[in-house]
Amino acid sequence: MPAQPPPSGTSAPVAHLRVQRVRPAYRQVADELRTQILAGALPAGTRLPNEAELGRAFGVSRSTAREALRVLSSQHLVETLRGVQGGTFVSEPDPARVVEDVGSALGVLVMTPRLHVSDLLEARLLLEPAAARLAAQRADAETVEAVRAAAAAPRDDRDPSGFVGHLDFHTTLLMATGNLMLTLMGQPVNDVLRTRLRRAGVEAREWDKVDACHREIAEHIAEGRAGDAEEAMRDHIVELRRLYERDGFWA
Amino acid sequence: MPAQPPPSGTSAPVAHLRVQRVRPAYRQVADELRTQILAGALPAGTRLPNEAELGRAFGVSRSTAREALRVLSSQHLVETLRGVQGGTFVSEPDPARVVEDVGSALGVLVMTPRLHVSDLLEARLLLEPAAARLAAQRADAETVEAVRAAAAAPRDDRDPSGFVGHLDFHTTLLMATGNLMLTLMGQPVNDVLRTRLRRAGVEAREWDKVDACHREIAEHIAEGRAGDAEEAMRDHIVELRRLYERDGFWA
DNA sequence: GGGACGCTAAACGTCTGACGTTTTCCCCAC
DNA sequence: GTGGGGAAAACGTCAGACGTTTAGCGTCCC
Repeated sequence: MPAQPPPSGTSAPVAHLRVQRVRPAYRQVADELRTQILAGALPAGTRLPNEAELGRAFGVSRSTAREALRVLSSQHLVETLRGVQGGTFVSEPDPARVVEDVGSALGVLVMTPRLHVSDLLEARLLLEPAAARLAAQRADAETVEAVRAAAAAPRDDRDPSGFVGHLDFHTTLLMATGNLMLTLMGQPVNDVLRTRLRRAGVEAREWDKVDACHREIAEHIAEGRAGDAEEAMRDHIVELRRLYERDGFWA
Repeated sequence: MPAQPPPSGTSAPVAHLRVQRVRPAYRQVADELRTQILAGALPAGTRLPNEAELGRAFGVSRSTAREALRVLSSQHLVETLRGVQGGTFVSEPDPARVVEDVGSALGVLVMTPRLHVSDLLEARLLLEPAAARLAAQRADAETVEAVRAAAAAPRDDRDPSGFVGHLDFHTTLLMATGNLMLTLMGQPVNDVLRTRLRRAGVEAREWDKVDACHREIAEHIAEGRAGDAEEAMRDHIVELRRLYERDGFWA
């Protein structure tokens, strides 16, 4: 929907609709392949025919087949490799990619009046205390260790690369619930919030307080005190919210 | 990552890494445009140069520029219109598209061992009672009416098209919170669950019970009884979960 | 005999140019 | 004034050619 509706204004204020009379061939090919992939007819790892053959199979040119593949690959349904033994392969589902994509989409939406940063904070307030409770109830020794490590990890705005395992505390906690769905819902929110926060300066003293909260929550989880973990997390998020709300962070 | 690692096994059991030495041009173009769009340099509604010019601007051919546009359009960042006055336009952010995409991604993940239907049910159990509480606290007259209508709407497995306003009760309730983020998190989950459920037969008698629950919740919300709404919704979801768990719905 | 080097072939990546198709707009005839 | 038909701008599609990447294999030299 282009934002430049022709200034016709002749008579009817009908909603300015745009219909796609015919779906382009590349879209039809993409849709067909997507359907087959989602239906499980093409399991992950399957190698599709090469582009020329694929085009022939659908009765379109190689360029059109390629455009269809670009669509699928940008949705992470297939991946392409070059070289001999290269080709297009059906992708393994990857939660990390989903989190990325959702985060990106949220980043766009949060710039509109439809979605407010306060909405994200509210959602988080709803999600993370419950996650802390679940983590406390379920975490095994290894998971507890990961949570403790994340809480103890030094906060470093500069790239702390070298530590793949160095994940954000909130991320680690979501994963500690053992329920991937909670990570999928919470992580994109956290990503967006973190991005928005980095843009403003926050005193180091406040970060120390945050870290202290994290360690307290980690201990509650380590000891299996579900109620305490939930409560501490709720307080923590409320505190964080105050931090976000200061200075009129969002319009 | 194709699932067919070459059976080399010569010497080193190093993780089978695949690096992209150079990013293809179409990807670079797409990334550059995406960056500009996300940064707000190209606001929604902006009309991009035509494909030939765009290619010239990036020093690539029209085909390459087209592939970049296919990538962006499949991520709903741009839309393409044909005809004179056609072209490629930066899209308006659309929550419904996000919900669709996330739902699709969830549908894929839920077929893997990483994400279980029970995870979705747990997430829902966490989300929807809270949503019911918020809705009861905030819903205005119009919203209450919408919730009531959704609860009263006749359940019809056959396409009830003709009623655009006929939305699922749970969807309506999520929207009634006034927090779009809750819809974004909850709706894809519900979509996946509904899809999985339709595959099995459930007796009409049970649907009647479900509808009764919906109406009860709607009334709690209409009367602003937040606690009751939350409680009723929790019971309802637990009940639904039992329905899902019957018959070994998932492996 | 073994290992390094380099060639080869399969696929994707990119370019060029042409033509078809859709859709709007405008002008002209009635 | 109104309706219809053509022109024009863009995207959609095709065909063919050549470049680039990469695994595999053969060869040659230690």
